[in-house]
Amino acid sequence: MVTIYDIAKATGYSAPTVSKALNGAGHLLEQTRTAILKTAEEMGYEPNSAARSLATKRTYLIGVIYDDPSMQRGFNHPVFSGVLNKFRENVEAAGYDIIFLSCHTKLSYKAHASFRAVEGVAIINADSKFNKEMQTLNGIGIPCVSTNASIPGICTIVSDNKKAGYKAAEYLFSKGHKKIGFLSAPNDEYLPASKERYEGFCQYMDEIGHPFDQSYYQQCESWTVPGGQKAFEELYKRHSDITAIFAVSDLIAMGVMNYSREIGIEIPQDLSILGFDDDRVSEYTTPRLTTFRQDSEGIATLAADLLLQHMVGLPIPSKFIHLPCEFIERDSVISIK
Amino acid sequence: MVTIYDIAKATGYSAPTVSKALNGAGHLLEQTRTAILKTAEEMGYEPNSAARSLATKRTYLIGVIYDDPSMQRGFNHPVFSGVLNKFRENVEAAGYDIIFLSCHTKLSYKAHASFRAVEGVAIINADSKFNKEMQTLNGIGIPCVSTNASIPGICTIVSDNKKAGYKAAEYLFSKGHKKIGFLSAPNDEYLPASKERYEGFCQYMDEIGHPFDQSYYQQCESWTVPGGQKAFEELYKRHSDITAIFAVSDLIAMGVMNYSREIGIEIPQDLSILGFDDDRVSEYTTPRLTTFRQDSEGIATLAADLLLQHMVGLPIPSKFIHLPCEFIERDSVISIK
DNA sequence: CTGAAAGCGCTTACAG
DNA sequence: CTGAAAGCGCTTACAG
Repeated sequence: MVTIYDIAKATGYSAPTVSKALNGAGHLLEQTRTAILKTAEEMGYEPNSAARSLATKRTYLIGVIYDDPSMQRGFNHPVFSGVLNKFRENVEAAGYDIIFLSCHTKLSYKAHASFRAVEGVAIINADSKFNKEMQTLNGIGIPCVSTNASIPGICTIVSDNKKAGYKAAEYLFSKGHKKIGFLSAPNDEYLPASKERYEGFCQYMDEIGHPFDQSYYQQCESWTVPGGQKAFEELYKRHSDITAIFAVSDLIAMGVMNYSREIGIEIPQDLSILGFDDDRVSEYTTPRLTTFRQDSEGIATLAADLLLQHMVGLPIPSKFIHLPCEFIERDSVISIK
Repeated sequence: MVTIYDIAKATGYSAPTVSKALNGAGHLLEQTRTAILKTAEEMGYEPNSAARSLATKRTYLIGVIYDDPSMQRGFNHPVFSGVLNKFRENVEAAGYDIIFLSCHTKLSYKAHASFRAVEGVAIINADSKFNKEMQTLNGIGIPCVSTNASIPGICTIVSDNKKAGYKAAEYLFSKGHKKIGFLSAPNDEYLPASKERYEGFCQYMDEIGHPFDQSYYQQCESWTVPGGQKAFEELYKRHSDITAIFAVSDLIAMGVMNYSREIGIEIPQDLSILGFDDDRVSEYTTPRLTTFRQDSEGIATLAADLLLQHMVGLPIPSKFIHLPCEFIERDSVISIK
């Protein structure tokens, strides 16, 4: 390993001067700078981040919480994998690296964050099992943003789920549907997406004087295809007269499609389905799924920008920021007017 | 921030003694150790990894290359997202954190690896655009493994694609198919999966004296649904008498299903389809897709074990290690005998 | 414009 | 069993 002292010796300058040349800091003679840079290059010098961090108290590290519990599929998540991807791209462009914060028996998120001295943390996909852990993240003086879990005091950038839920109901009604089933995900105090979609949905129905009948609500055990399949089976037992379903995720919607096929319900002729997420294959199901696309890139970019901003001391909101979903009209909902 | 000197002052011991107590090293009186630990706890001491790294020359960091080019979906990859997930789990259990190595204009993989002083690197999902970069990883004296790109001298843990390809042909023939289309992915010298599947496929056909007719081969532009759709369209123009398709990925297979539906080919009645990967939704397509499941957890675990082993100086193979794929028989292939 | 000195927080021999 | 000294590689005031 070659250090700045080696370069100092080789060029005849002192270590601080080499440091300045390398960092483009201070005022050096142009010839001094170029001579040092040239020698550094020749000797294959690479800075040592640990030494630099120790001296500057900067690590250029951002801690990311990504534990994907609901699908138990890790990074293979229809929405948050995209958020993570774009988030990484953004912070790397600003010179940061991400490091995953984990939460084992011997380490808390907080301890991990402080051990690695991350300069900021982003909750990209949280396991609500670790909620207590996450609470501790707030108030430790380290800038934080979230793209899913809602932690008091932390800026959370999410889709405008309520508005999308409202739009879902509006759309289904505009197509003549009145007996609409709502398939929600497991309720979670800290992961409000599903609940917010439900609230928007109900709001529209209230507004048009046709309040949602609770018996048309069914909660899935998980955000998965089998979760949707099973829930729809339950719901269908109660209401075989349903003409449309709003599912809070495309995977759940696919579960509905499967059960429908199994028992001979034709989609969309007998039953319309509206999903959420625009999964990687939703464009290719039969029928092609009408759904809402979450702006995962927009969420990620805003989260990165805000975090970076907060990290240089600028204030950011401590509440929610809602980004619009894009409605993607395809073939799984028909008009029955 | 509280340092070991603060603890030293508080307890009356010296910094080295505090260090030893904290690290459980050397011989200390039990009462000394407990007193120090207690004070550290009370004062909320957290070690500083930069300082420790500088002193010990250990970072407990593993560099991961994950750039997912083929799908342009980042972490949302049917196979490698799972590998990444399990890999992370394994190395974290061993006390390491992962950090993504990137390759911008101003930074090479190698420079990034050495800047962060990673103790090992894992190529989980490589962009062959950066092949030249990756070549430089070998021979820099840092242990390395790969779970997809094949770099000379680096241990690569992958599915036994050739055997699976062989099995695919064998299975299709056993069901009476003779006119079989092969849908490959883009060829890539460093990403041999698709080619290996093809080789195994051809080998079986050679062995039974029915060599594969090249005109039944069609290459997709990408590992995606539209890639498969378009390629099948081409192939079908040449051979409308095909009775079965082997697609090198489930997404490609779904492309075939789509185009089939579009032009009225019924699956599996008119056309059988065999896929690869067991995508998250393949169990739920109509018909349910018969496919090969790659053992992404096994690959990840072995890659982590080997890398960790290599990092403590133990030798590991410098060639390929092949893990078997699991054949998942579902409903998309029928017997036409 | 350049350098001597000190320090970042921790650990490693080496004494005692 | 405990501690004084030195060092890891870099940077930051401060002189000159």
